[in-house]
Amino acid sequence: MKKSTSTQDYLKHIYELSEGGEPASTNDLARVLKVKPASVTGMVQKLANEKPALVEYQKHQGATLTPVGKKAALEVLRHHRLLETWLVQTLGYSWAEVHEEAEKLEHVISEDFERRIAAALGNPTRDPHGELIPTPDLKMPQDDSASLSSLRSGQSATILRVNEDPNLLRHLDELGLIPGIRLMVTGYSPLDNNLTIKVEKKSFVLGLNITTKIFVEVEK
Amino acid sequence: MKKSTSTQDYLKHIYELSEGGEPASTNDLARVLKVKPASVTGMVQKLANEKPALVEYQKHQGATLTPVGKKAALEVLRHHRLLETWLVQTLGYSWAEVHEEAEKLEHVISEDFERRIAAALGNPTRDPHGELIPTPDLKMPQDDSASLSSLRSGQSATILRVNEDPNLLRHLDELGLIPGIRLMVTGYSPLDNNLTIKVEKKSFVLGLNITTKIFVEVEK
DNA sequence: GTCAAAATTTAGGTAAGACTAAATTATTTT
DNA sequence: AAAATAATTTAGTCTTACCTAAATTTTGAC
Repeated sequence: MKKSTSTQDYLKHIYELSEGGEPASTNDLARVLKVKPASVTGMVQKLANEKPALVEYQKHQGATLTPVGKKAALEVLRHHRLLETWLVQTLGYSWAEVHEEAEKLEHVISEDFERRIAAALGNPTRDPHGELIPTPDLKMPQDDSASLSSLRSGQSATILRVNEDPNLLRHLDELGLIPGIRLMVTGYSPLDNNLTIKVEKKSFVLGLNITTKIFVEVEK
Repeated sequence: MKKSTSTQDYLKHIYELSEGGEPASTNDLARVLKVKPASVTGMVQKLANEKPALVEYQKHQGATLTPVGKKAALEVLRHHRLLETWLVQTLGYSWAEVHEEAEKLEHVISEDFERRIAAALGNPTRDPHGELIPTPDLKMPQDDSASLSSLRSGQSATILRVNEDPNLLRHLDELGLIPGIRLMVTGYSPLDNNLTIKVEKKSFVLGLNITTKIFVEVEK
């Protein structure tokens, strides 16, 4: 059954917040959905009472997705990430600009539209930020990336993904540290966990705050 | 101020229904909006009481747009027609398939998005059906097309636009009678107003039901 | 000009999904 | 373990835009 925009947003954010294993708390949901906590309680209760249930919910314990809810969440996520990829590639949006537009479009496009852009893009597996795109049958692929912070001197890697924080995004864009770029670690300081990395001809020293938010594929 | 999807739909349809000069009647609006007449009355009253008012409304007399309402309607129409053009040109949608998808997208795209697709398409003035696209400053261009039914033997013309009736659309698509195609009138029957037209190597005899719904630019 | 049919409006309801304020439960500090 | 604080839920409203049923107005036929 077709879900409302609001329902889709709740499911998407419950998915993202509970990826770490912990249920999504009422307060966290309220924050990301820009809604008051009392509203979240009401909505989450409603979603738990649908048949089939979309979320698993126990008072004061937060919310997790049922298999049905998870499918619906991955559908929205697939829409979102395909749309971002497509807006960047066909309309010249920058890497940082696409989020808001995709946020609105993700709720209204048809399955046909989804198939068409996926095909037009050559069925990509990651969006411009490097986030994995759920498969057409709505499974989330295994993420085999490692955090840049785990590398040490001498290792080379290719950037797969960066965290979606807008400020960080802009900063990394300026430095040229974007998905697809190859880098080498040339130094490591055990005291502050700073890494020195070399990209093309340039070197940067990056702190843990940044290196934990860049994900790479290490060269064997 | 940003209008709701519902408001945008009302304005768009009031615009279309009142193009002939007559106000849009409650019943006609109910029919095209797929809503009960009582709901139309309520909504139209609401739109007339906004400040600034979007529609002009007198009980039992139907609705027309105020200048403010007309701008809003043309904005939606511009979105719709740009989207149709774009879906056809970039995603391989057929001429007949795009309407429904554009109907949903038109309400959610940003002004930035509108500018980007207009630019990507080379600022087109007509959509795939040949309908005029409102200008960026939201004026409807003058339509200088003539009805095919007004032509007589010997005249040549290029198809600019065909009526948006889905059945007719499919029929004309099969015959190859689409915007951009050049044709010549080779015969006219005063009794039934049938026209014989020749397109490339083929000839067709078309009745008034069809010829009044094809609009052309006549060669001088 | 009257009367029936068609069109329109009024009145009263419903469903989503948000909000505020107040009450309750959990957690942390001492 | 009691008190203070934080998180969550309940209860009651509000808005938007739809609905049905009943009442009214307009129109068209005679």
